[in-house]
Amino acid sequence: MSAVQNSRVRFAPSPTGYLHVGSARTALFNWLFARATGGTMVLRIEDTDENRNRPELTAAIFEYLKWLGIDYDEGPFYQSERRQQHRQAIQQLLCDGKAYLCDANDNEQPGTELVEGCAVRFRTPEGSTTISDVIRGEVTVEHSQLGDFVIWRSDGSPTFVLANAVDDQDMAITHAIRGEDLLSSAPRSVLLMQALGHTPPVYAHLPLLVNEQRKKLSKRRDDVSLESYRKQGYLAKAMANYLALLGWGPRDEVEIRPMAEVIAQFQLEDVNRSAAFFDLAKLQHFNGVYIRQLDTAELLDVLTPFLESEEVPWSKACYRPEVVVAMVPLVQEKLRTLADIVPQVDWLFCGEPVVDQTSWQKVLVDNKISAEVLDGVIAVLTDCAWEPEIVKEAVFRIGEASGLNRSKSQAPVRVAVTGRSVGPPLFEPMVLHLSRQEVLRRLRRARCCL
RNA sequence: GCCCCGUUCGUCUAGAGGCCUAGGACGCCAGAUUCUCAAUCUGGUAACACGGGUUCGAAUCCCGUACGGGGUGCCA
Repeated sequence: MSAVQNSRVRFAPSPTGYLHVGSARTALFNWLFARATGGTMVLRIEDTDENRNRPELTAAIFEYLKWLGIDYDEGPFYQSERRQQHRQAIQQLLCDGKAYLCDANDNEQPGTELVEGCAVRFRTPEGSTTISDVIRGEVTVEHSQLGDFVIWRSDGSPTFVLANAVDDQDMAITHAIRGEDLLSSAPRSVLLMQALGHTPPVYAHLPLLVNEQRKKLSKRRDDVSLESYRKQGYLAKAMANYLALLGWGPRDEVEIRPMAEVIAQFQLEDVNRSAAFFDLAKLQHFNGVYIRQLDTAELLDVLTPFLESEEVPWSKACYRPEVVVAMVPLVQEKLRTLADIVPQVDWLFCGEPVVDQTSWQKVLVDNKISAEVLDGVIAVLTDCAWEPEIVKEAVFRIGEASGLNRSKSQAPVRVAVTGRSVGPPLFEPMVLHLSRQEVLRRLRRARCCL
């Protein structure tokens, strides 16, 4: 059990219009810590930058925190609405001589009042500051490295360090859990808080999330938006579970588990120090496991947006939801993302199947025996009973006559009817959801091309 | 350049001086199963960056080197 009581943590994103996976991981770790320690989670939007102060830039952040299941106890607070408090802090620092005015040429100006057009710099004292980080231990920085940093811009707005420090104090934040990219600025925060007569929070700098080049994930290079992953068909639970394992691992080594168990296992001091690669292959595996855990109704529910999307290859008039209901149990175990459902069922709804050229070439065109198989199948299916078992055995018998095993026998039929060499079990859906005429039409069409 | 942080299988991690001939997971490879592909099951591959210390004993502690990353804005 953690000894920490009454912790107060915050997730303080900048409004960017989307939730970045790295930010989401930071939010998650704050939330895990709060929930594990019975603490309070605060949400604060850091919109000090004027042009970030727009509702449409924050909407996605709220939406995707909710999607992941990260709730908060206080907020959202907006940094832009706290200008008064920031101004007061600056005023106090100026009066105490701990900060000074700077003109446009960066020359120090006398005075203890904010002057329009003048920035304010913190008067960094001699010495060094050591921050105590739960994850990294003690980190010491010489003040000579810090310089007299700007805390108030000449346009009358606070800088990030100032606003962040003042807000953390006012909101009584006890633990600042954030990305390692902020480690360098931590001493400035500590200096500011001390100058304002406050005690800094305990810090915990999380290892960065990196791409295959081992660089910090960035919007420009990498797929970082949570929205993008949702659209690709990842489940929130799989994503949250996966994110929890980046920079942390439970002591019992059980990786895939309900969030309640993650909370029970989570210890901030167990977080490791090295950067973590965001591995899509492992996320896909997690997603597949979570998809298989759903019951049919739940799966159908999350699949629906993908089947009713605009990008689907069939026309809406041909779509038959009842067929999907029948198909879902057959394909559930194959899905790694929700979007995978589309190529499993499209052949049942498209007038002409979506043809995978490689499969068509390899299985039908390049394989001389396919024509023979198709001829035989067409002949038999014309008047056999239209029942899955009968059709299946008929196809296998024809293949056998040509010296083919079951695997080889079904291949030409599958490609002719579905357009692909991979897909759901073939015979049951084909017989139950397509008419005899349609199947024969597709078989003849394929035969004609050979 | 300067400052800071980091370094265990390809990847995510376990490891808190003897339990480590280093464990798990993903990936990959092989086999089983199978109407395809998956899924499933079985087995396998594969790592303590390097060099010095400390210690009876080091993946674990200390120092150095190398490499990687982050920060060095009136961005957050």
